[in-house]
Amino acid sequence: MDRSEALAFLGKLIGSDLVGLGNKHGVTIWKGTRINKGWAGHTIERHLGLPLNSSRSPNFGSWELKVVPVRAMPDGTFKVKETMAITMIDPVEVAAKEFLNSHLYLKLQRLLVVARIFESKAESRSLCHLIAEFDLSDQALYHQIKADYDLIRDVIRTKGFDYLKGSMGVMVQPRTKGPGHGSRSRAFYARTALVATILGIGVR
DNA sequence: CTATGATCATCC
DNA sequence: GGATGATCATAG
Repeated sequence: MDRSEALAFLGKLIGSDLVGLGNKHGVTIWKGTRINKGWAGHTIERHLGLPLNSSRSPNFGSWELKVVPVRAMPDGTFKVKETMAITMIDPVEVAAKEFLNSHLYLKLQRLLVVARIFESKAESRSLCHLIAEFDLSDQALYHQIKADYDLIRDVIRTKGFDYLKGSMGVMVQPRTKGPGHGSRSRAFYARTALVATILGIGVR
């Protein structure tokens, strides 16, 4: 299935409840008192017929699936609730590659982002809001993200991986990610401003 | 353990 | 409410 086919397929989910869909596919949302933070992503993947796996994610071969929560505002508009993890930072790879050849750029050209409406952390219900394709075709945005990548790359090369901070970057930030408990791995995250641009919301 | 899927908890 | 660092489930 290519990206446009998936877009059409997932479009049928708009307005429906993803919690119910997740349960139908056997996705674990709550494990006792603790939540499976990836439940929404797992739900969509199962719906598309993918087995769960942790392989380096050209998970659909030619494009990348992401789902992000948005919050419904009283005035009827929507805001992005969270930043979005894009891909792990491999310091060796980042130091060696120009933005054009980076894993980050490759992924940003192949996104299919699903926005779900977050109601509460009980996650008793979550409606599918919209599906958006993204390919980083906007020049100004491309230059800003390249600048962020170059900043991160420069810090890794001149100071070291451990000097990266979540406060760096305008559209894309380097942030800790992993199982926690001392893990020091980091990933590129799309800040909410970038996510909003991808979704075409929050900007007016 | 670290990759994938992400959101939670706490600070301001 | 927004930003940053920490953390959860699952699979290999």
